[in-house]
Amino acid sequence: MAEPLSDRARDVLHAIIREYISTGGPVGSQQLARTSGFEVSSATLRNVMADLEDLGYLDKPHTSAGRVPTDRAYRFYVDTLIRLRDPNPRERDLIQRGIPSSGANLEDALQGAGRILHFLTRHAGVVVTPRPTSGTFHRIEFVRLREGRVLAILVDQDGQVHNRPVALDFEISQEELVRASNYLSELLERLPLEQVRGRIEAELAQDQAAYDQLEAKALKLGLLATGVPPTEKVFIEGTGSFLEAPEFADIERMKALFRTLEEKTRLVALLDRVQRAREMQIFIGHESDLSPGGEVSLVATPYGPADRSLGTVGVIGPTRMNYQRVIPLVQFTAQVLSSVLED
Amino acid sequence: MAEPLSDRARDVLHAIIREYISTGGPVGSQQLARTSGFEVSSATLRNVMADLEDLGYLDKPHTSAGRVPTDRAYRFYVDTLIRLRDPNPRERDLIQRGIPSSGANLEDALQGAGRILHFLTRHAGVVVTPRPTSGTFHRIEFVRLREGRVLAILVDQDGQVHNRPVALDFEISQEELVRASNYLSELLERLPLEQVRGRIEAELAQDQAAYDQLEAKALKLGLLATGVPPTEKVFIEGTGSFLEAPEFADIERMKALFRTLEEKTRLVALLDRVQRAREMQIFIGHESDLSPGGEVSLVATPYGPADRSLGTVGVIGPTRMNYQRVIPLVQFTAQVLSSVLED
DNA sequence: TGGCGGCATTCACTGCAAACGTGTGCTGGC
DNA sequence: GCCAGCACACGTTTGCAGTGAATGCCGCCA
Repeated sequence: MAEPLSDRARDVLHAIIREYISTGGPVGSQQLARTSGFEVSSATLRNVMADLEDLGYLDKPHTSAGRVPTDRAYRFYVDTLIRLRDPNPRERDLIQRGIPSSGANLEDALQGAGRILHFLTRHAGVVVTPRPTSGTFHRIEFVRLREGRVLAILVDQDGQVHNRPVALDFEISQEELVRASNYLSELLERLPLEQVRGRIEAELAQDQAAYDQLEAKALKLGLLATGVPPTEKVFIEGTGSFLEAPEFADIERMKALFRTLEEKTRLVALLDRVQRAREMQIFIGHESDLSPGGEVSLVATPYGPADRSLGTVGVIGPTRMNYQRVIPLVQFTAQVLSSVLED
Repeated sequence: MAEPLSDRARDVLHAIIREYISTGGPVGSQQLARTSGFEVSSATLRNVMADLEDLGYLDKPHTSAGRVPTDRAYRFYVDTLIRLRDPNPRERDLIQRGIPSSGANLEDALQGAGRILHFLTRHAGVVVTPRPTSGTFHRIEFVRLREGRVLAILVDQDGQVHNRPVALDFEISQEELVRASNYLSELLERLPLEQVRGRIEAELAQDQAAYDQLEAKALKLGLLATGVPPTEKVFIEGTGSFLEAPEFADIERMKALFRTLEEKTRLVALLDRVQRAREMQIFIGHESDLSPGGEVSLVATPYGPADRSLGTVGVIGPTRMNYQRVIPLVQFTAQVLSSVLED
């Protein structure tokens, strides 16, 4: 299994993968001998290809159909063979313009990143918002909507904003709300969001005796405002691009893929892994488990200022995608996104 | 053209539409004679059908393929023949649960509405957020992020929240920000959002002489915060459902549809018309102009408290959809959504 | 021993023709 | 005005032969 590949075998495998990525059809020995300038005959290539098949790098749809790289081949390709091609100036420019830098809020920037990746790769661009659980508290504001109705707005250290209406069983003026907001914000500053609720409860328990009317109201408000923890959102841009891929001529596969994408849980789990890994991850075919037939790959990398990774950005496309180009595009997009978020 | 249809012709047309909606295939005279209990022979039906074809209500794909209702037939059906079928208790219940009522913010509620419509109809659910231009100002809050960086959060009367980071060329403390927020909020209260910027500019011009340091800062902040007007968002849930429809077996059509949906401009224009009409609108086939072949219809209705229509909610599906069921579902969803937004 | 030409074999794809089924239009009798 | 019957139209399916591309293996050669 773990046979080391000879140089020639490696070259042949590389050539097959390149050929397959560009044509999309199974590649045969003759075809290969013609297009990629090997100095050997097709028969020799056949021998090499047979070896590669034995080793699990190639597969053939049927006896006389040429060969197709397996997930394992892609894995090998991506890990060791690939020569990344840096985005050209035009692409860099488009990415920088595509991610609104000034005057746009976080979600707009994220969505812009997804959209530009879709535009440049012609595959689906995917972005997940920072996981609310991993953030730290920065400030909370309250806006009085009308009698007994207040809008709570929570801002975390990364500038992410969560808002949520709360119903009160006591009356409170906008002026009091401002004070409540100041009080709570001071109390909770820099606390991990996960601990916010606990902190409020503790304070509430403690103050119960020596109780200041306004403080009590503020704490109650805080509890209500943090009742339902917000969840991350996933933006997928350009799902329609799968329609272009010949591997989805089969409608059933396409349906299955759309179902998993719309349902999102599996995708979120995958993107989560990327974020925890803190570096680019590539899930090839079945590794991604996004489509039952393994026709789909995910290239994703975390974004965020310097050392903190906030969320993940990437591309979902056919396993047979141009990794050479896609990987650097995703990489660069994450960079730009990170620097935009930095300020 | 405007020939009045005989009672029988009307009944036959009605039967054909029902049959076509349920089977999806062109309906022939024999088939019709068998399934829908007409007391006449297929030959007679053929005569009637020929008349209906002359009048532009039916079409046939080719000579011997049975007949298919035209957009015009659907129009007639929806306008006069249709018997709406109120959502059953289970559906009502699902809709009410599907739209988060307490503790969810506006966008969550809207998205929930789209999702539940998708779930119940198996077509794409679509929702557009309130048009920001038509709202009125309620309050603005500022949160200091870090030196020279402030997050501006604008809340309108409908509880919609817009946030946006702004870069300052002067320093300001959180405390000053609170005062700025109070000052601006008072100044702009109940102003149509469209006039907010003008009002700030006017104030700035007027105060230039008698200038209070903080007021000037506040006004400047206000200007920066309202620099780029926010736009409405469109949520489309369940685009994958089009894959189920046999009329999209042709991949090219599907691609075209996805392109228009992803691009969104045409859809937004359409939904805008619905909102201006202030009542449910149904765009059938080519009327919707969402797919070049006219295979797609839109059923949409405005939502919002009482007399104000904020945005639009609806369903996009194949022209051959079950209007009888879809129309009341959309109607009821809009009702529930409106009442949720009311409080 | 590795490279390679040759050859039989496999298998998808294409084009074609025939058979089939469904539906139409029309005619003529009741 | 209704309708049974009939000739005709036309898309769809099926079977079949031909084509082309690829494979696997044998045996020769350096």
